[in-house]
Amino acid sequence: MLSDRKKEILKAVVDDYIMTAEPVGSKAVSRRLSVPVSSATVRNEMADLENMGYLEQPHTSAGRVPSNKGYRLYVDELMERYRLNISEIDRIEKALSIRVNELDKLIIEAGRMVSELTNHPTITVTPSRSEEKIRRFEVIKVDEHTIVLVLVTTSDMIKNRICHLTSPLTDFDAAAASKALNDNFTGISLEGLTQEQITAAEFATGQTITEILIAAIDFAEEVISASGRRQIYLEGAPNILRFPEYRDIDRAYELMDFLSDTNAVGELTALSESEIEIKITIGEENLEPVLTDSSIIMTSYGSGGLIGVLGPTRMDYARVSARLRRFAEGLERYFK
Amino acid sequence: MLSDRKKEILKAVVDDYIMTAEPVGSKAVSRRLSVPVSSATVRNEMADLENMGYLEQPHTSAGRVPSNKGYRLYVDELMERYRLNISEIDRIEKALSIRVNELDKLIIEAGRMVSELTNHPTITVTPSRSEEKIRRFEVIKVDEHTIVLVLVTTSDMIKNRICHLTSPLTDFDAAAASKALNDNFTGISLEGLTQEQITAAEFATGQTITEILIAAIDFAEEVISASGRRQIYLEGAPNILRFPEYRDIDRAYELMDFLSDTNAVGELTALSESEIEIKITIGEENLEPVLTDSSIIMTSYGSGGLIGVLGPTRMDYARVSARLRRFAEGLERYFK
DNA sequence: GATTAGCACTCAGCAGTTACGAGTGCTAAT
DNA sequence: ATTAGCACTCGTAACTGCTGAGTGCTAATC
Repeated sequence: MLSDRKKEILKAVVDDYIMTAEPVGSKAVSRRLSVPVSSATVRNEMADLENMGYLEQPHTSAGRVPSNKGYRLYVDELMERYRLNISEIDRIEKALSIRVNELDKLIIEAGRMVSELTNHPTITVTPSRSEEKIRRFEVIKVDEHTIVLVLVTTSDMIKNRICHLTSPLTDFDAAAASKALNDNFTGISLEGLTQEQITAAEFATGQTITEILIAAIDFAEEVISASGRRQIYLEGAPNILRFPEYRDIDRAYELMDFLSDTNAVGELTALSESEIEIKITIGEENLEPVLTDSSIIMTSYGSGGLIGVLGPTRMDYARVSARLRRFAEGLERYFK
Repeated sequence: MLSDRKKEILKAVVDDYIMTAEPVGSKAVSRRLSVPVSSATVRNEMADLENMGYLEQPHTSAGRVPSNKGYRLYVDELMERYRLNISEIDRIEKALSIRVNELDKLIIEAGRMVSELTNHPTITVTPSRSEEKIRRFEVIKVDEHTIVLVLVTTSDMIKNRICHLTSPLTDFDAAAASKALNDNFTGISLEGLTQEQITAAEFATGQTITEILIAAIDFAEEVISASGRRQIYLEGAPNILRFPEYRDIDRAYELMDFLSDTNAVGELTALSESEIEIKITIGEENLEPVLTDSSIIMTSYGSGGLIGVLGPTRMDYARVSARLRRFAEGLERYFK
């Protein structure tokens, strides 16, 4: 267990380092402490903290830098909760006031806002829709050879597809197909819509309108797989170039390249359990090798949606997480 | 008018510089020429070319670098048409074999492919749909208080919106609303759908189902404005970090930041007339200040869609434009 | 008149040197 | 336990000189 003074010193080092990105010396720390203490004392304490693994020294004649273990303690215990000021709250509220209809567009927009709000690259993940059910499955006849399939789910997601038919279609057929689809699929969860059920439904109709049904089933399958696949978006990627830790182009490239591969990012976020308030992963806690000197602050919205920002381990955890939390709370309003 | 030898020298300089990114000296050029000539002669010629504005010297004791005027001439007259080899063609064909249903997703995917094919950031712009007409406008009753509006256009674009009604709805009402919508809007071009027509249509029905119609009109308006607004996507942005000209982080940041602002990029592409084969803008030809040392190679697909890549003025015009052209030709197949 | 060998000149880049200073660990005094 | 003092470390920045690629010019050659 760390003494209070050690904690205060650690906090001072992290706070300072977050601001300056320069190794922090004993003198600078001693100036910051609540009880006045000489730099020599601080030096001893800092040497201790280094032995305990909370601090690191880039080289002998430099100040100290927090280790990931140090950041972890800072985040868990030391960090002051950042209080948003009025202009920040204002900005967030303004950002939230925009209305977007499509879910995906909304999430993209949200990501953009967060990246602007925090000046960090932002990753957003749409909620997984696996527990949804089919509410309505309709055939619209556009002309003799063209139909539109419309699928509505219990949470108001709508998907559609246009199909060109080889044989001409009567209004009656269209209505019959609609009825068949609704009869067979309504109330079925997207996840539960197995291959067996699909083929069963297909044969159950025993009609000449099977062409429509086949198309409909194909369409339903696609919707299912798409709804299982959560969409992942990245916004504000250029922000990483503003951090001195990514002055090294090769590292910056590596990271950006990784981030723009949404599949890879997806695996990353897969593990984040939903319904978290704020989850911070620091350095190697992100198992992904390219992220070992980055941190991620992530929170959830809606049910199972994720929104998070990425930065160097030296990021301003308090401020960024405060802004992110506030934004996510506001976003929550959209989802009820 | 430039002598043939001057042209050959200019071409050699550009070719060499494109490969190496290093200023090209007279010796290197003389080695490349078809008729053997001493470096001294080349030196004289290069001094001429510099006076004429085709070449530039970063500093006295360095080789020469093409000016934008030099690139222009190179692109217009000197550049050899790059012949794609089999593996490249193969790669492009493979990329093109993927099927995507939604137009926007397709274009995003196309952008991703081109950025992978060329190793350049790629900008894609969806075709403008202003000349489209409404083909079908349907109301689907989901439950007593919920409808889905579905709008189908002549080029098979489908848009929908879910609406929650305050008053309960009968099947009969839904059918009547559908009819009213189809009667009034079918065949009307999206662009031509003016406010006047909209309100006229609204009153023409004189029904209690106005709630639906109001929602439908609002929806139609949104579709109109959205279809006028062409979507712009950026893929492969990290690629710019691979060019030595963007080793300077600040420049790289500036450029990336500009590129991720799709509105700004939109203004840029607005001027590109459609139905071009390949259009190359070099350096200051891009009026946008941040792009003064970048070039863009752009081509069109579909009707009015654009796809282009961005790079330093020192980009490999021949190879990149060959790949882009080939890809765009393949993409064309999707649009008929 | 065009070409070229030869030569003096320029200058970015690199390596080596030095000086500086921020920061350390240790010791001995308080 | 704290701290003043001090020798030590080492990255950084500034200066130096050197090297070599590349130039422009001149005078000889074709």
